[in-house]
Amino acid sequence: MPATVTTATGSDVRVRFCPSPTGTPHVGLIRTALFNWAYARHTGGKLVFRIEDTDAARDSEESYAQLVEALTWLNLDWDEGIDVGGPDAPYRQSERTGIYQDVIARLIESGHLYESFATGEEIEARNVAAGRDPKQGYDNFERDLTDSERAAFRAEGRTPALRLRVPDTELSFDDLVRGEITFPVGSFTDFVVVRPNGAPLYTFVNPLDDALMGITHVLRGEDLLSSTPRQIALYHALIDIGVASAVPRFGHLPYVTGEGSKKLSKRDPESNLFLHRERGFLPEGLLNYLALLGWSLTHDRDVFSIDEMIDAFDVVDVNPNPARFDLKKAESINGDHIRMLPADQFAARLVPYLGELVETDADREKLIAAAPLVQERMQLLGEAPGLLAFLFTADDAITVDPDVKVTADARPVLDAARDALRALDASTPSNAWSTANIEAALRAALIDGLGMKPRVAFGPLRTAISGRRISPPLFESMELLGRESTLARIERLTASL
RNA sequence: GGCCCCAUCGUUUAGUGGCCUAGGACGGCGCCCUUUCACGGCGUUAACACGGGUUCGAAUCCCGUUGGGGUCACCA
Repeated sequence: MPATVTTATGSDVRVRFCPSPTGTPHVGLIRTALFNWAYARHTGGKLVFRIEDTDAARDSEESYAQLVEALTWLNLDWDEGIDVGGPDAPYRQSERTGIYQDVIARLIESGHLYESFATGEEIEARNVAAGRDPKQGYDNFERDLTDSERAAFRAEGRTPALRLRVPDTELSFDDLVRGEITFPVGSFTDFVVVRPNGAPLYTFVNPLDDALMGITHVLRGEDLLSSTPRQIALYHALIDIGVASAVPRFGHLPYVTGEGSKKLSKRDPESNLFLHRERGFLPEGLLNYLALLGWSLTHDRDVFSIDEMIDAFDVVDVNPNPARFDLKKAESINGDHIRMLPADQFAARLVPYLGELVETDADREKLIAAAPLVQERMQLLGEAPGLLAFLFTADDAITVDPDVKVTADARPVLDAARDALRALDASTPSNAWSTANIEAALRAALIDGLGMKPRVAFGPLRTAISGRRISPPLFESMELLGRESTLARIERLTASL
């Protein structure tokens, strides 16, 4: 048996990402996609993207589209599968039923599959009657039903499900992240692979398609660990009938947990990939953080590029313990990636987050000038409107935030500032409207002239031009805004006191 | 409950028998820089779950305990 395990290690590696389209993409699922992708890219192997839509009741086209959109947004590309095609098409299981029926027939003929008529209630009743734990599961009692017994069930109007005959032995495998794992005899029993209506189940099509598509490494969530012996048993049956040639290697990735230590639920907003995108995560920032959940590049650095990850990534280095999704850390990593962006790139990424604020070419030009002012003070692109809106707002539409307190005491400051700035009328080269000149004029008038502390002197001015307590650097902002706007805003605030 | 997995600072991770009086990062706290907020810099806080072994030597290997998690579907 052990001799049939794959030996692929280099460019012959074939991994797959095979989600089922049942809801919006989850960060744990994406982490799984990332690790599979990184492993394929590291080894020079292939990544197959397949969709497991065998549950008509839960699958949706919308989820399918979201899955594709998610991978596309994150730049996780695949070599075979959805949209790109490949030698094992089709890649949606809902389109592969003919293939399955053929294998099912051969498995029945070879005796690996048998008909099972029992209902869940009956199985539980048998366990109770035999003094076993009701939850023990199926006891394989229909393995050797005679033709007449089967006929009798049919006569009752029953149609059978199909079960796989699993070996009565212990079964072990060498998990890529956890090492040797052994399941004792009796810890897994004959399981249903085909519903009475003929529709195959995940437990069947997942390993079957892996076999058909030549998958060598199965990297998936820890929740599937306990179903691995059954899958290996199926593999043995497939090898027996010539459909598969080797059992893949398995690597069970740790859970991504939320608060407490429970698996991050789909209900938890933090699990929603698109919510992170809306808040302004960069693909590279989110991917970097997700990589850190169970893996690390090196001992002294957390921020790295995707290429660095590809160079270094190996599943055997993945840490087996569950990892908590820590939004604070994720945002910090994202902030680092924002700062690493070239200025023009950064400005371009900002545009979708500014919505109606930036529409004209003039707006875009102003944004390119303003972007460097905020690049190092953001962790999420979604913070951009709050920081930059004042630059794209009419002078008479600036409103003062409720958390800002400006009183009549500020009048002398505003008056002095207005006079000092008015003097910058470009009449000589030395009093042009520039950041340096604005700062010099204001310092002379307020700090030296009025003897004020910078902190109290510039506060009201910040409020005047932006309406906020926090803003990009003041003098730079004034330069961008221009002389007329700046003066108009100062006068407008003064008048409102 | 059966079976399986897991166990280093609050979080994440480094560590694969001596380099560990346990390193980094995030968070927290303090200071510096400073036109706000940030960025940056400096410092600080804080962990090998417990008990037995093995060994000259254990965070690292083994066993047990405890604790956490998962799984036991005609879902995926």
